[in-house]
Amino acid sequence: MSTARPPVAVTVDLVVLTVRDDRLQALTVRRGEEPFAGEWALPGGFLQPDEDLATAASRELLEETGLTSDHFHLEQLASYGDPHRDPRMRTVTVAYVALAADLPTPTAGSDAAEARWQPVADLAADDALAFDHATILRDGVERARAKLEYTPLAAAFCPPEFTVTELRRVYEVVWGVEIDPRNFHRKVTGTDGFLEPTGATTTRDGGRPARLYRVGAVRTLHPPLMR
Amino acid sequence: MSTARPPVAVTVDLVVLTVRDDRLQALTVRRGEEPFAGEWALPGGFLQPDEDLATAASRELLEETGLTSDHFHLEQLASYGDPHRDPRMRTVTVAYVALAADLPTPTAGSDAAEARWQPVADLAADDALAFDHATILRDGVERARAKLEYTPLAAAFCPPEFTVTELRRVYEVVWGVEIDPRNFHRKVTGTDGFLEPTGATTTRDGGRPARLYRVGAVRTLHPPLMR
DNA sequence: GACCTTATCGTCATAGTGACATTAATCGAC
DNA sequence: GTCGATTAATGTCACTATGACGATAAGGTC
Repeated sequence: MSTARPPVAVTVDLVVLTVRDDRLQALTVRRGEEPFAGEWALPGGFLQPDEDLATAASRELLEETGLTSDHFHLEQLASYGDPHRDPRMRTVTVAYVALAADLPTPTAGSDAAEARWQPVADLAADDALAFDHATILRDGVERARAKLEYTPLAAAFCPPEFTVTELRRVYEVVWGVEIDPRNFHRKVTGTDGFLEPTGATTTRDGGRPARLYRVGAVRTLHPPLMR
Repeated sequence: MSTARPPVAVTVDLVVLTVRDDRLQALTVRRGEEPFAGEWALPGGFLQPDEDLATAASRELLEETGLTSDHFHLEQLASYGDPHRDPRMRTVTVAYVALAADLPTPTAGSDAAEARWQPVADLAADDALAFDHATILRDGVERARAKLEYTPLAAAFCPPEFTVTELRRVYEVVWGVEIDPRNFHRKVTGTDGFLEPTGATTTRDGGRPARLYRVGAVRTLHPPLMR
């Protein structure tokens, strides 16, 4: 084990995803300072002295969206530490993914910087975001896509009570595929613990009233839904 | 975004796993220094100034095992940054998981510290390892278990050429379950791209000669094997 | 009330899986 | 060389899950 201890700045960056206007969108902020001043970047900031990584992620989330972390599904994504990822200094960033329903206010957080939702499809180019944030975003999107397969996490993109069709739209948008409504309905209502009926119905999507569900207790889907 | 930049030491720790004696085992090293002097810990060390995270992981792996990283499947696991995880100072550690066939020399690396393979079942207690390493090990083992389901990664625990039975033993040991040999055989030989027959056979496991396979090109199994 | 829209349920063929039988090919003992 | 033990490989069958699609239900709108 090496004993040297070179100075490294640790940051926490966020891939905040939501489904808006039938597209998967990510929260971006415009940078005010060099480097990359004026360019779009993922929200994030430095890890504070007495803060756990998850705490820092929650704090940044609050600062950028004005919403506490219980409005989100928040999980660690990965860390990125290329020695030259930040021209100013040696940094290592721990990225988190946050999934949210569309409810959160369009974009305005308590933080001063300009913030905006942008479709992830528009941010695919390597230079679409500052630093290595395009890579981080790609990894975050891939994580979200993968997790929809074997967890009930699609519900994190929905309001607390939602219809089967609304849930299906999440899958279609995040995966970019069309799904047969009848087979999907059979699958999700038949998977034990995925959905709990509330007893209520809604006509907000038009047509015949649809049953409302809350997400159930299971953490993994057996068998998984597949892309 | 906060602009403060408190001093943090970044380390890289390794969960090195192998299947030995029909048990899943992890590489552990005995600590020479405080804190936790004399206790077992995961191998690891400080991130060096001009080193990427993956490079640091490879370097540590080489230092601890004497083997270059192409002997392993190496992937990032997660980062851990509880403010008090190291009593000496503020540290954030980026953990990697390395999977290896049993071939690597039992334990002796080029590094001076005493090193040993230990069954992961014996390291389950929170205080079985220094720092938060028991937690990291648990997460690493869980990662390995999960990846066997939907990737051909079980082959990383096997020599370059292996039999279906040897592969099955990996699944049985890592998952801690018994698997029907005939159904397993059907599944893995029928999954396109999982196994490539070498044309050769072996009798090293006794009985009728078994065909030898190399791992194929696919990176994910569709449909997955399930626990 | 006709009709549009969406929700929910049903049908059928096919693929995948668990449980288990059978046959095949080697080794070692005698 | 034959026999038996051992493990490999293939096969059978029932059941479950899934894809593709039809049919019916229950609200809205005009």
